[in-house]
Amino acid sequence: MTVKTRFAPSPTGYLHIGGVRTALYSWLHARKAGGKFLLRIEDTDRERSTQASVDAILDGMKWLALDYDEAPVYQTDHFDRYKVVIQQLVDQGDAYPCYCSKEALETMRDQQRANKEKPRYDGRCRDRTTPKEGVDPVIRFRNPTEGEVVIDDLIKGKVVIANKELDDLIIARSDGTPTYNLTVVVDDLDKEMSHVIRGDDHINNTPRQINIMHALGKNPPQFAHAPMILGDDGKRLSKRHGAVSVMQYRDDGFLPEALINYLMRLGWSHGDQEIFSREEMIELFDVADVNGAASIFNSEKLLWLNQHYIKTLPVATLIEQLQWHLTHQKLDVSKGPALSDVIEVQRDRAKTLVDLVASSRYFYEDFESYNEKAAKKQFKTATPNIMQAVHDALSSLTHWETGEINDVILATCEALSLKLNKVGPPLRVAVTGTAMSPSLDTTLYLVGRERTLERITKAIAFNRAKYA
RNA sequence: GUCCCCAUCGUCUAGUGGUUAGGACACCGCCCUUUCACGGCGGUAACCGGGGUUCAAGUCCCCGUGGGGACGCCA
Repeated sequence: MTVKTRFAPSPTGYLHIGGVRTALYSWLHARKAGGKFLLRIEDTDRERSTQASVDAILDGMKWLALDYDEAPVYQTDHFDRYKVVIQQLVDQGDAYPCYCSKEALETMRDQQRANKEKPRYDGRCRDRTTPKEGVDPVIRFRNPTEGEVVIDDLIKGKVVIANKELDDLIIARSDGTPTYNLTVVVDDLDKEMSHVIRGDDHINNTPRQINIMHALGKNPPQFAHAPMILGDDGKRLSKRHGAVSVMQYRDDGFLPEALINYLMRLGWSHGDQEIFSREEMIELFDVADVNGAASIFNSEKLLWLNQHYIKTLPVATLIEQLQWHLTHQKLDVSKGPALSDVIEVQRDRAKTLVDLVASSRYFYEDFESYNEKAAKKQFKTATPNIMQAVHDALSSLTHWETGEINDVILATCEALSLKLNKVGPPLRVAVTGTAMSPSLDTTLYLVGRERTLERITKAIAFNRAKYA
């Protein structure tokens, strides 16, 4: 049997971290087996589905490089097909019309709750033979009342649910449109899915879906229910609670490599290994190794992974990922040092791409003011004279390169009988506006001769004015 | 409330009957160092509780407890 998996989000909001993880697991499972991975948009709730959400899902998948093998499937394109299946179930006697009003159902559930029972449909229209005038009925699936459903879940193991715990779920609304449990079954069957990998918030739906599949004379696929991701407070991460769009991670300066690595490793492991390339992921992943327990999302570790990838990914990849940030943080890198050179010297001190851009700005732009703390600490009464000496020495340089810059700074220290720690720090503030940068020689080299000298001159003026 | 799932350091996890219970993030200390980082070395820190089974239990079973999920004409 060829392996076929799908990711089936509903377009009622952005794509968030939990969705991405099940998408990743499905993708990995298919890729490992050389099978197919499909994207299906579950847009049967026309009230809440939006095109913006569809776009957000597509964008997210693209950014994370989770590619699918066929054009995305939209369930709204399958309404005719669902109608046929619903009719078939009715004709077989496996489904029936129910005329109960929403209000009647609500009071029924309230009563059950009051009796400390599980709220569920009591089957009052099961054996009804006459329609109720003027009421458009919903269609309910006639769930078996006896026996049990066994799910051989790849992650959870054997899960047994008694049919008497299940009620007759609605498969078609009163307006005739199909509901989730019906559409999932039809599409998974029609597309011949071999494995359904989804969040375990769906595990209660699974026995119902299996029963529908059996009523249709089909064998269910293999299921794998991945546990939820929890927030820092141990509560389920949801759109309402702490979960943000994956694109927010892009905006915050995370690399897709880091996010994917983090998500795969959250609830899954391969011994002590923390870092996985895509190839390794595909090679080593086995859905059966996914942990059955929910796990808490830890952004510190994500940050660490992000830093790791900033440090180790090819510069070309970083440049590619940096484009969006350069545009959005409005940093023009066309005039100044080569971006690749800046990345090389800055990558060890950035946790995110946002940091990287922000802390590299002085290579390309002059700054209006000095970092207050840095200026206060490093600019003293003696600064103008020291800076003047440095300026004179640097301006006499014939070759603007790190070795010579370094020599000149050291020589100036000697000439002034000062230690480097009296000269270096103020010079750094003068040239970068901040207290942190790569080594001085490298920094000055990349900032460039002209800009360096200009900035030193400015710092002299600034300090003269300050101490006048 | 009912049903389902789960339970090792603060967090992510390794562990598949006999381990000084390992790794990673975070935290702390030391080293490196022209700042900030990177890096190196070291440290604090865990088997939810109670019963069984067994010569032996973090590992198997049961019961608690705790956490999560589900209980829609949402998906």
